[in-house]
Amino acid sequence: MAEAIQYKVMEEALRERGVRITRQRQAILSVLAEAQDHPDANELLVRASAIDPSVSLSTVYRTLTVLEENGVVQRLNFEGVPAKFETTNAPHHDHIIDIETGDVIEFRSEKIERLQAEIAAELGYEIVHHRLDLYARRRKHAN
Amino acid sequence: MAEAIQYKVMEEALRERGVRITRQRQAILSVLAEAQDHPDANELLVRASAIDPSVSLSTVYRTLTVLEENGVVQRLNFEGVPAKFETTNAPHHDHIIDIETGDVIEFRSEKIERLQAEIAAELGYEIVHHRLDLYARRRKHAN
DNA sequence: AATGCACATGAGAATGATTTGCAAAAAGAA
DNA sequence: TTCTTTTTGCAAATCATTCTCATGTGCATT
Repeated sequence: MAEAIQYKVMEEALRERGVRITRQRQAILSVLAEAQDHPDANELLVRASAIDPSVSLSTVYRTLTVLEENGVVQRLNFEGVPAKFETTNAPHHDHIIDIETGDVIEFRSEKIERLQAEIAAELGYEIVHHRLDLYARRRKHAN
Repeated sequence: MAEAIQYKVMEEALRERGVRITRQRQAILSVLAEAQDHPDANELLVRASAIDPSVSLSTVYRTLTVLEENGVVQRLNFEGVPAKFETTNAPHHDHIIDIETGDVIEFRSEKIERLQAEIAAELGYEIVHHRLDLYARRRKHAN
């Protein structure tokens, strides 16, 4: 199972960076490692609580901040909803948000990546990071 | 002055859609018409208050919602800061955010627009709106 | 295995942006 | 002007997120 491996990789990476691995962080980290979706802080609390009931919402938030600072997770700020989180093992990708269901779909386009860099360069900038969110609705008439 | 024209166009568009033009809305609308930057709700309150001191923050927010619903302004949700607003007279464009100064630069790329639509279509979606923000830093070595 | 201390935690209060309830004020149709 | 429907100001309410602080705990070092 890839999740267990991912968990170990993440924990090890954190340890190397001097981040203490607490009971609560283990719970949250393992939830993130197993998540196939994009949970928000509350959802993470629910799932982590099942593993370690002592986890509090404050700690979920604090841990997410630490994980983000250490490059282990990425915070996704979509419009009008609480931030969602995903692990950063997967290579970079952008998101399509289904405006009807709230579902989040990942995609990646080299062409778009390249174009972005070109445009920024033309204007004298170099991209540090970017964010491309497509708010879309499922097409009725299948292609 | 383009602003006065823009103001009239917006007010007329709103009237046609049955939106009441109140004193407060006039103040807010004219501030938006003149703005060369991307003010947030608080800044709009300050500027609108100079025209009509009776404007309250609640009304600024309520008005912005109305204007957005009627396609007259666009809400820009950047990361970690209050929403900024701009009039939608300008054709659609995306933003480069200078992560050092906070400056916002507008740009538009047909190619990117097209690619986005293609990607969404391939996944069975049609884009309702999108958001592309490039967080970048000015290049030291000029091109 | 015990110790020490810097760091992490839980509970709840604090924050900041935005929204909302309500009674009073005003827009626009008649 | 008058009536009806919206809009407004104010303050209180929300909601996600952060912070305070007293207590608990990793983990490097004995």
